[in-house]
Amino acid sequence: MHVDLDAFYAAIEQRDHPPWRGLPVVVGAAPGTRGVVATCSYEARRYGVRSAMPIAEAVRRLPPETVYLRPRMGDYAAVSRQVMAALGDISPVVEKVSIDEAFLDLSGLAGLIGPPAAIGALTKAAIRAAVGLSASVGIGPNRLIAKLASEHRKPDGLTVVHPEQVQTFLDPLPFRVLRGVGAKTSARLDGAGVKTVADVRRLPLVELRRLLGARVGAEVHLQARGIADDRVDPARERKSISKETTFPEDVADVAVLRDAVLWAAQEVGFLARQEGRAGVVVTLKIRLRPFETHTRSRTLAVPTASDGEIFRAAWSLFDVHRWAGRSVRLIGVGLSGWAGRQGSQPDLLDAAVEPTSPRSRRLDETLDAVRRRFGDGALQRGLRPRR
DNA sequence: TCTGGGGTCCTAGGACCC
DNA sequence: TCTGGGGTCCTAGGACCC
Repeated sequence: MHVDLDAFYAAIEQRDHPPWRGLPVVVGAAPGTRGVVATCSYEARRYGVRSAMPIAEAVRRLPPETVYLRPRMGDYAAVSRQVMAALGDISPVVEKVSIDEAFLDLSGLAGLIGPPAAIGALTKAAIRAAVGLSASVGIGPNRLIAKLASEHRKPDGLTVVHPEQVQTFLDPLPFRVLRGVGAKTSARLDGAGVKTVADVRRLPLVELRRLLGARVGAEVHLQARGIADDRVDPARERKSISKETTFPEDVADVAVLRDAVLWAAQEVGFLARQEGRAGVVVTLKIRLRPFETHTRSRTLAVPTASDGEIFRAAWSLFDVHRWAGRSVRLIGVGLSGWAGRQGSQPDLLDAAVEPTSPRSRRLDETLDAVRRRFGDGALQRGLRPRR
């Protein structure tokens, strides 16, 4: 089952501010700046406004009574936690995929609650009771079908697609709804005269792979037949932390860029420490005029969550020769490559001084990986890289 | 129209190792 | 003098998603 809160940010604002109900509400960048719409209410969508649309374009389309708001992420995250807690009462296996979306594994729940439609109705009622918001729910035999089912009727929808209905459900949909089919892939399929999922299904696999590449071609071929991953993993962890800013106006002053990198490094370090993570890969991202994006990354010998170390690594990646003096639109810093599985250096060292104690296979594999990467004596020496 | 910020996953070449 | 095969890591870029 896939659960998707309707116009999440805008719906929270309308819930909390009754005068805004019934009006177009846009949450995102301030009008007059270079930024985009994050979410807008259904009243605003009637004017063709969508997520990711430049705010200037939204202002052009929307009437004067429109309410423009900056996001209150802390509040939205709190509402998200309440929603996820309510979902946890429906199924023990919940995978949060974003602030306003989750997959639930319904295996074994029919006997406890009832048929899929009853589980879906109960879920919507539970969310409404917990936070006073509407959600669209889709139920299907795998993640793809559940997600497409939740998109099928919005807002406040509930769609159940049984296994034997999958192909009938899929065939008439525009191919663009398939996961991983974005602007580039769409353009190629358009060129081949493809319009619907049924059209995709009529193309031979070899042709799809020639058109889209081996990987994407194979993936689209399977999805068009309703074949997709059906696992729900509640333990998925984030793999990177990053912070970036787009300047109000392009910046060429290296001192200003350095300050921005320092700020981003501090934010990333703070979040990493808050989550108890330390990473070895530091990435500097830069976007130049006109919208030319580069990344540079560096792998450290020892995992870090230190603002200073993150900053020094990030700033050392600033390519003075290529970028100094050029107009910079955006700059940011990322941290990834967590140490081991649980990221716990003390565990590794404990294990190293007590080699005969029973250990999990997981930890053994981690230790082996550390030895392979850093050399046999690394655990004693303190993780200095091999030459 | 002129493009945010936070992410994930994939590809591909070169280094390096066995 | 010519020259392997496989595997993994590192790095940069790109497509895509919410």
